[in-house]
Amino acid sequence: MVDLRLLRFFIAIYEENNITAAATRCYVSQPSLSAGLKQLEEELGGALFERSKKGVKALDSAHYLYPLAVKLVEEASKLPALFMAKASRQKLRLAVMPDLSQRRLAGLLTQINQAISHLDLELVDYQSPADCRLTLDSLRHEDEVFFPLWEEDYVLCVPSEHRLAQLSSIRPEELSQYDFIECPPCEAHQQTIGLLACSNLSLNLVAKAESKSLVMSLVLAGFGVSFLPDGLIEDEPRLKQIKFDGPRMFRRIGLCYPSHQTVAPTLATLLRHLSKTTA
Amino acid sequence: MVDLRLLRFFIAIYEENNITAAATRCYVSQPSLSAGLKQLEEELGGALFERSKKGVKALDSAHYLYPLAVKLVEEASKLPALFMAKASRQKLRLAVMPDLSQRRLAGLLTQINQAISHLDLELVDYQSPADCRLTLDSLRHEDEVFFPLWEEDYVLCVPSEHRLAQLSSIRPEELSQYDFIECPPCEAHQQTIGLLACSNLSLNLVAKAESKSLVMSLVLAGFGVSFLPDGLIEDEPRLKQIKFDGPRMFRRIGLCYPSHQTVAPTLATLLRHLSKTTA
DNA sequence: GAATATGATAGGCTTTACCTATGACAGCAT
DNA sequence: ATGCTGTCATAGGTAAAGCCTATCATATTC
Repeated sequence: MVDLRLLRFFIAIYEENNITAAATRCYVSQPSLSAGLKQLEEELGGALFERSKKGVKALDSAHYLYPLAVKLVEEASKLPALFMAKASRQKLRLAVMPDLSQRRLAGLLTQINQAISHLDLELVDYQSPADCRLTLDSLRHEDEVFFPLWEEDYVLCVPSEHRLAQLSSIRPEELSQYDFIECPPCEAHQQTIGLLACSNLSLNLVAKAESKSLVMSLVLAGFGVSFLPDGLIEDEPRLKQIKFDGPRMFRRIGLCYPSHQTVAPTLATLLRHLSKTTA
Repeated sequence: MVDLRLLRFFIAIYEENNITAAATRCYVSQPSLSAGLKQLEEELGGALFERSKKGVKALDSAHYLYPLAVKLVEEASKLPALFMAKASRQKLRLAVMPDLSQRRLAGLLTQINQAISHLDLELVDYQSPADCRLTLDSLRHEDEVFFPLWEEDYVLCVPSEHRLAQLSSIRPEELSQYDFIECPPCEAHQQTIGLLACSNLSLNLVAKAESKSLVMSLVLAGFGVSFLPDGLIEDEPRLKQIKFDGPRMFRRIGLCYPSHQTVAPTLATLLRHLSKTTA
């Protein structure tokens, strides 16, 4: 394995054409450099310089080696700085709940990027430990603070070839006529069911799915209709949104972070920035 | 300055998550590796692993360092091979005379490239020492062999707006009516002058220039007309070539190389290739 | 609770890297 | 000619670096 020390010696000799001068430059004695050069030549299996009594002259092999050596040595000398730059970056680990509006999430990330330059951002699964969670207000833990960011309205989604796709709006009680897909963890669906129950009506529940994207797949597959947050279906031409002629249903999304301990400085900076820009 | 040895230790530890196992992989004892890691951590000014009794766990800093370390170590390990590949390449230094046909020169270089892959080719000035010279047969030295490659016919060049540009051909004796630019080192011009002298005619010499490209500049500038080898004026729309109704004038171009010493193996290979392809 | 596995530490040995002093030799000035 | 100077190579000695074995402290496993 090549030794960076020998390469640095080589570079000095190559540039000075003089072992004595190169030794001065390397802060070592001339015999040390002579020995180092001999060692390098033995490792590479061939002479690199022609020695004479008035200095040394680079051979072809030295001309070949020089650019390679310079490159390697420079990269090695840059390594600590690169490492420090990385290691000293501010870190933020953000847990993101699934099925958020792509567009709004991108907007938030842009703001984060502006708030803290050279940020070492890590987006992790919703369950993983993190400095901060991007989620619904209803999912805030006891010992957390909720910092609101945006709201997503639920809209009724139907396949574009569905009967309902013709209608401009729909009243709650009309929903009972249609097959409906339920999303158990979702508040809007529970609200709707409650709303209809008041009028002694019930939804015709044909399927359930854990996540919004699975619900969307079911709708697209023609199983029925369902409520979905508006951000999710922006770019889906095979779905149509119908205005819902009832109480507003929406979810509130924001950052949850622990209240019982001092907030990480990176997160504090971010929250300050978000307060300013969202105000 | 970072030490590649320590980086290799680090990489092994990072990949094994276990100092003892990494030591085995590096063919050193466990204490050597422990010491090496401590040394690296001191140089970088921070811990890299969290020690425990069931191995070590990489900290963030180690995750940052790892790709940098791998890159550097890999490049270092590749260096000797890269160097050998360069150093063992066949070398050929070719002195090229100026003002040759660009197209034909490119063709020759293509052939050279095919003849010897991984060739370390150096094109040098016509005067510089070289293994081989690309020049005219008339410029061959006493102790050289000439290997012919191609011939370039001289054509009469006139500016496209010149009176002569209308003619399809011209006889030697008609030349005396026009201003003529001379190129002293050029055989064609001497031949022409001699030819006209036989008929008691003489050229009206208005300018001289040492090189073909300077002659071309003078022609373009409207000083007069002149003979130029056909390869030189391929891509010059402001010049017109006139057929010369006299004896053929051309120059023969080829490789000159010493005859008195054994031919360099690289050159021998090249000449063998050229003999086959030009035959 | 013994066996096993891991990393840290201590002490000793070997090699390496470096230094000073000197030698050999070429170029240059006196 | 004869030193003088500048060059690289060599010899010999020293300090430090690198490595090893043995051992310790502690956690995990059976």
